[in-house]
Amino acid sequence: MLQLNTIKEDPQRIIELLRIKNYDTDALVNEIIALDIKRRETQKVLDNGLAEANSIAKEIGILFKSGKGKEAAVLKERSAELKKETQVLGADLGDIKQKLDEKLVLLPNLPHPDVPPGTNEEDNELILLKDFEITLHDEALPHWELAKKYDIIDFDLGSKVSGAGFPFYKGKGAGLQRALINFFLKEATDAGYTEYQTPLFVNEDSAYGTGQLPDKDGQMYHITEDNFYLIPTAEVPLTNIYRDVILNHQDLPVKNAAYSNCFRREAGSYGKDVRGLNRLHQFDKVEIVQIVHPDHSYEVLEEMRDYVASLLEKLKLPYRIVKLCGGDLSFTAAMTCDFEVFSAAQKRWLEVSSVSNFEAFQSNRMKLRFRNENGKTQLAHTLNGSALALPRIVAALLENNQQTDGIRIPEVLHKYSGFDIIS
RNA sequence: GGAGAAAUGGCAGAGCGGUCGAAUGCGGCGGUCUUGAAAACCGUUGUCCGUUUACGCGGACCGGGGGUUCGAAUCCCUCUUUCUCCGCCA
Repeated sequence: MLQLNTIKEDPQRIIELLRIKNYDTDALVNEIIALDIKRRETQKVLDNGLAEANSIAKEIGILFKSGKGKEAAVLKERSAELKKETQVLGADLGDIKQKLDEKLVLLPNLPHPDVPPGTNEEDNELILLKDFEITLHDEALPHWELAKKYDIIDFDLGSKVSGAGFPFYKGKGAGLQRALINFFLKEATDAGYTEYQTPLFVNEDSAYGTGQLPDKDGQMYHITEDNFYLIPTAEVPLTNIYRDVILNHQDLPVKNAAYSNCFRREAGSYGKDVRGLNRLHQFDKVEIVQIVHPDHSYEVLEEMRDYVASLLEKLKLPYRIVKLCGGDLSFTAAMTCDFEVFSAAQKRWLEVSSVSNFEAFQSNRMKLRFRNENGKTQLAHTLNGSALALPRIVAALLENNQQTDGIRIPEVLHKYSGFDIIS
């Protein structure tokens, strides 16, 4: 959520910046400004009424004590009037505030000035291409065929027991999952992140806090009976730890990591995009989150980017990093870098990580603040990144490392997997 | 799932319906003392909104929401959470 002051300072700038993200917010911004003016006017009148009521109540108390009941009765009348007025005004103010909030949450985050212009992924800016030599033999297969051949992932069984997009991992397939999770967590904790195991269901406030609601309603599984949302990423619980919290500046940066299952409805996805592991309703991911001083958030974004890159280096996967253009940026992000690995048999780049700086957008929603060097409270900046999402890593590992005698497991994983080949 | 108790400032813990934004202790911060530190003593110590160039002033907040009253941290209703006992259970 953008801060009201930012919007008020220069509404036209907001509207123009959001055009970069392909949002037309002209009407919305004007509504917000009008509502804010109304809010302040209403509050002024209400506060005056309440102030008078307060002083009258005090006077009545004094009159009663000195036995002047008649005079008190006169004041009581005035007080009753005031009560009626302030009740109406209070209700109005409540309505206005609610409307204002409803409008404010519809406004996306502003893109950072360094975000490249553009409307879709074609316009994203390539910032690093790291190729590794991959030579596949003649009978090389896409990962969904490999999964069947070596009996390590069963998509059909998943469909039977749950539905499409819920695979079973089996034998060394399950072992590889576990190895990757442990590898990612070990790397994260070595890099100074505190490991968490979080709830997989969150309440509505949390879903709002990180910005999944109201923007991505419909992408999350919703348990209506208890009003829980299944987390689409550990970012949600991991960041909401600090909802309504005021940290000390010495506590920053906060670096947290969590492995979790992630659940996404992925409504409206079809075709080759969803083949095999390319897109699932349930998948595994290690997520890293940082809460930092606003002065450093872009340095931290780079730090996190380097960290994610180091994981892909260690796994010896060909990857590229792209900086998302305005049109491809998510609702909540100010800047995002996507990581894609090359999956050699399907000859596709697959997104495996997204590292974003949300600046104060999430913090403002969550009231996540810190006490700065001058003792003033200030919104913190939040960042997060996948480190990493498993399914597409697995897809690329299987496809790129297949040889005639089986699939080689990257060396860094051996101590976690206990095997070095799937055959 | 059933029965009971509770929820107050960073923490602990008071609070007859009327100067209670809230005693007291601890912690934090500033100072005196000290070569330095500790102890002792003095002072200070919440968040948000509105208004103001500023000092300040006004308002809201004692788990959330609603009600009674001229007036609620204090009374009533409701929700949530925590604790104790019983039941069930990986």
